[in-house]
Amino acid sequence: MATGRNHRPATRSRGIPEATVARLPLYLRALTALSERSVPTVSSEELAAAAGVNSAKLRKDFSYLGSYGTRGVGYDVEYLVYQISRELGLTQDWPVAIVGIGNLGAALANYGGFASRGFRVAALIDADPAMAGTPVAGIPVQHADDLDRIISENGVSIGVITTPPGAAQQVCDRLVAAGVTSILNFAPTVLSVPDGVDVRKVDLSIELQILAFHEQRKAGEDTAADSAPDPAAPPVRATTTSRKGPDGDMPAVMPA
Amino acid sequence: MATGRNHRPATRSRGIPEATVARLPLYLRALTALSERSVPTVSSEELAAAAGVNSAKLRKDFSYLGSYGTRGVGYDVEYLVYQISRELGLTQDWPVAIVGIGNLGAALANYGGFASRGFRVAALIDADPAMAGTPVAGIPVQHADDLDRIISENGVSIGVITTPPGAAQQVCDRLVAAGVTSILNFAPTVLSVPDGVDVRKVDLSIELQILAFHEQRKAGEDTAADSAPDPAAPPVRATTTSRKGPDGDMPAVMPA
DNA sequence: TGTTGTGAAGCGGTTCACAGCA
DNA sequence: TGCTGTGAACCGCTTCACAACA
Repeated sequence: MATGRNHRPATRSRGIPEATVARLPLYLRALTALSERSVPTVSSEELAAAAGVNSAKLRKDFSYLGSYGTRGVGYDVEYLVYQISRELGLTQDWPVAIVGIGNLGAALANYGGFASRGFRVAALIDADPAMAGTPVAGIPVQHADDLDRIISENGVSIGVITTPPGAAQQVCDRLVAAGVTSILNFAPTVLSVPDGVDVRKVDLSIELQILAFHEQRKAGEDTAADSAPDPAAPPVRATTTSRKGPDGDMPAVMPA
Repeated sequence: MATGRNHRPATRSRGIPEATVARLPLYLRALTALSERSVPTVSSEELAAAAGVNSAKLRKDFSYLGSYGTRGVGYDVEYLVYQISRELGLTQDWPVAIVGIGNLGAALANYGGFASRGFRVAALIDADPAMAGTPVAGIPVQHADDLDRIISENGVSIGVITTPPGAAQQVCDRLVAAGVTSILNFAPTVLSVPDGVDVRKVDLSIELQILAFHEQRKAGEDTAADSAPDPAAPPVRATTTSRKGPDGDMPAVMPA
């Protein structure tokens, strides 16, 4: 999901569990940092600490890739960087198109970490004719009318959607029609796509709401064990029936 | 979350599974849309379709909150909007501070969906003195020196980190010291925090790498069953030992 | 009749604990 | 001796299938 996942069922891809795939980039980042410090080998314990996971999980993850460690010693950093990069498909270049060049789209276009590892911003696309030609992050914005051609000519297979929610599904459909088979969606919209197309979503609002849930619980622990009914007036249900809430419940008709 | 989660162990919070909590915002969004269209009731099937999940999962999720439906009829939209909002803690106001007002920080500050539901950008903080006072999205940027005071005065308990990776841990420490107990981290860094502090991370780079993994697999299916060794020269391992890769393996010493 | 609510089965992932090996 | 690799136990989530009931 970032985050939650609008994604294929969690079957294994060539024997590698989805959860493991999601952690490989984490390991890769930690290993890259070690590599830059010219550290030759690393133990599962050390690497796990750097990646923020526990060592048993890391070893299990690596075991799906093959036996790349040396017992009694650890893992060869450079070798592992290469193996994970290869497994993730980062030894090749991935041209990416960003559709919707508002604040967020522009921020992503300018994001440095983007290009650093296998990805390259090949095109910026927006529906506003006034933006056409204007360079953002050194890349000229092209008009959405040419979306199909732009995708084809650049061999784009990964699209990033940063449009307003109302436009997201339509943009998605056009991207898919043009040949895009992986989509990273920043719009707060549930996208429907044909089989064979992967969608991952990043949603700031959802992340905040999850944090708010836990935050509320923390606050509740300080006071009484059960939270008092909320002061805000709740809507009254259409039918007046007894309701069974776990706790902090309220009567069907709320007194003002 | 988005993606992968640097998070507390997946124990249940007041009986509500973490996976369910992560979906509640999705249901809430779909319900809000129905509410705006003045739809009075909705079945689990319909709502599930709108939220992009299956109906059995939705019913199970709702069962953790209580018995809020009516058999043979469905769920009262307004009532459910309120119950989920309350469960997520959105009936109260959450002041949020954004630290690091670069492209991304500014984009988030301008993001409309932010304020719409319970959250309010209470402060923008940056380490660059030149930015101090400059308004972004109508909110003046304040200097990081005053971070502690700003957090306290505004009662901020949720912090958003959009700094460069090198500054993220330090900013995190200062936020936590000032009383922040929930952090949304956009920096590609593993944050370490004391118990009781929640961290969620959003990482564009990780999401893209996961997509690339699957994209590579799709491409591989078209050609031969096993992927040919990558043309790029792999690093040679320090020790020359037989390696056991699942397939597409390469000899310890790669011929040019 | 139509839809919810939920035991129970199934499944994927995590953790444990130790055998295997440099 | 020390660290990896992994079977097995465990755990939480998903899915199934149907009883409960407005």
